[in-house]
Amino acid sequence: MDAKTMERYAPVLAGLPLLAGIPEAERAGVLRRLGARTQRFPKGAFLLLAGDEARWMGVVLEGGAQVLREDYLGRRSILASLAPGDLFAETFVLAGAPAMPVSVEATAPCVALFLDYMPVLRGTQPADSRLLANLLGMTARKNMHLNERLSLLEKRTIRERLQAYLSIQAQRSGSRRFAIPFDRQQLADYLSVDRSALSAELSKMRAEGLLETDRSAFCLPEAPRGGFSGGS
Amino acid sequence: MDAKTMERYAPVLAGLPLLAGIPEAERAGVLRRLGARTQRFPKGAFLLLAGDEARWMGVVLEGGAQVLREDYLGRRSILASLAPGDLFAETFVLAGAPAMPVSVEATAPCVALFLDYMPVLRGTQPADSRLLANLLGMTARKNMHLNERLSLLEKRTIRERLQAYLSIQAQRSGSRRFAIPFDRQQLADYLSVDRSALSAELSKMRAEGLLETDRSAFCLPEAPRGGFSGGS
DNA sequence: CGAATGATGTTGGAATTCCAACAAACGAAA
DNA sequence: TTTCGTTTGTTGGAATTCCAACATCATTCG
Repeated sequence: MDAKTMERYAPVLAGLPLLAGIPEAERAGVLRRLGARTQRFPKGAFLLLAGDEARWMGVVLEGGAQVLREDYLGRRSILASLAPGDLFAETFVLAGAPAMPVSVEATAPCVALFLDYMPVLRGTQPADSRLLANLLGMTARKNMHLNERLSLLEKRTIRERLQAYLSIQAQRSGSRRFAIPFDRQQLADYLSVDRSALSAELSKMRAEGLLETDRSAFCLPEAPRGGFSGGS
Repeated sequence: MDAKTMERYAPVLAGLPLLAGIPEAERAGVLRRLGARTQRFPKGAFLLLAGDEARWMGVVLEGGAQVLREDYLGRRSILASLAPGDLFAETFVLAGAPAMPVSVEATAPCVALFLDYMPVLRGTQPADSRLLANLLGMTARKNMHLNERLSLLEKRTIRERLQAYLSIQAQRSGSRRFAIPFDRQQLADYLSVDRSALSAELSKMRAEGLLETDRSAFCLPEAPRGGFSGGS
């Protein structure tokens, strides 16, 4: 990655969690060590193809792309959308997958930065352990989020998913009153249910005194039934 | 962790993915550097309490435990069961969580090993980058699994979940014929659906020629409809 | 202010799932 | 072989969700 390119994408690079804690002066050297190379793709081109060797992880520098998986008959499903600054394919590289199980396609003319994980793994440079720690933190946080959503989608009814979700948000905010970062449609997507059914369920729960809502603001009752704490 | 304890739990320690690639001779030193301490818990005791500082990760050496989360009213739900050799709480430590969001309770008299992540983070020793790489690989693999299951639970119908699951298994095995590692009840739990409804759906799909089954052996048709590949 | 737009709530019927109970097939042990 | 226990399949009704269409409310912008 040459100096001109680095300068051009300095804002994106500066914001990369991957490089957090690495002094700006060292970044060029670090990137060089990672075999960093940029590549430009026209819309519709593949930054990565399922079946490719799982060695290079990527960063979108410009434009946009989406991660997609094709089933064994070739039907596509989109797993994620990528914007500048987003890291992709890192999970498979870090997991030591034999091959990429997904493809990444440019949804707009786009520039991607590819990084080789191998040199970091050997860990001979001081910056390496910082990189490893950054990757580890990012992966672990993603892990927490995935786990959290999974615990919601395991529930079978809209009400259970809602109660679990709201309970977590209440705990996180430390109060019975809190705001969620979603509108109704986004919340429905997050809980993987129908929006109108979600609204209806919210109304029912409101009628039962299980919660109060005002747009994205929620309030849970101190105790939904007049019971004792710690009851069965 | 003293020599006697290390000897006693040698079989468990030898199998720890966390310590993979670290010569046996160095392990004692590594564990010492991690501030390793063992602790014995009677059944019902808490190895870890929600709200605790997220600093120590744990390994079950003996007995058993379960990870549980309490909602804001104190209702419990079990997130995982732990057997000897299992690592716990590492995600929250690695993610830098401000506090543990879960508790861990002994389901039987149990011995746990606690490790401090801080010294590894500083990464001043050669073994540290190996530990980081091991943790990274483990976390990334868990990530892949979580992602995979999440992609199934996002589907709204039993049939869609089944098709997505079977498609992945077919791809993984590289053949239209393959065996799954679950019986029907386990598969239903994995897909988070009712077992009998799952069986019924399998029957329907069998009748439609979408698959053949024999216990855990499955066979998908080369093309479910006589269409062309790459059709819309 | 009024219109347009978008978010949220409501409704009814179709489709799907759950649940419980039972039947059939299979495998292991007597 | 017979018996027992487990796994898998089947069924019907209750409960839930989906889906599409529409009503209501808030916000923005002309």
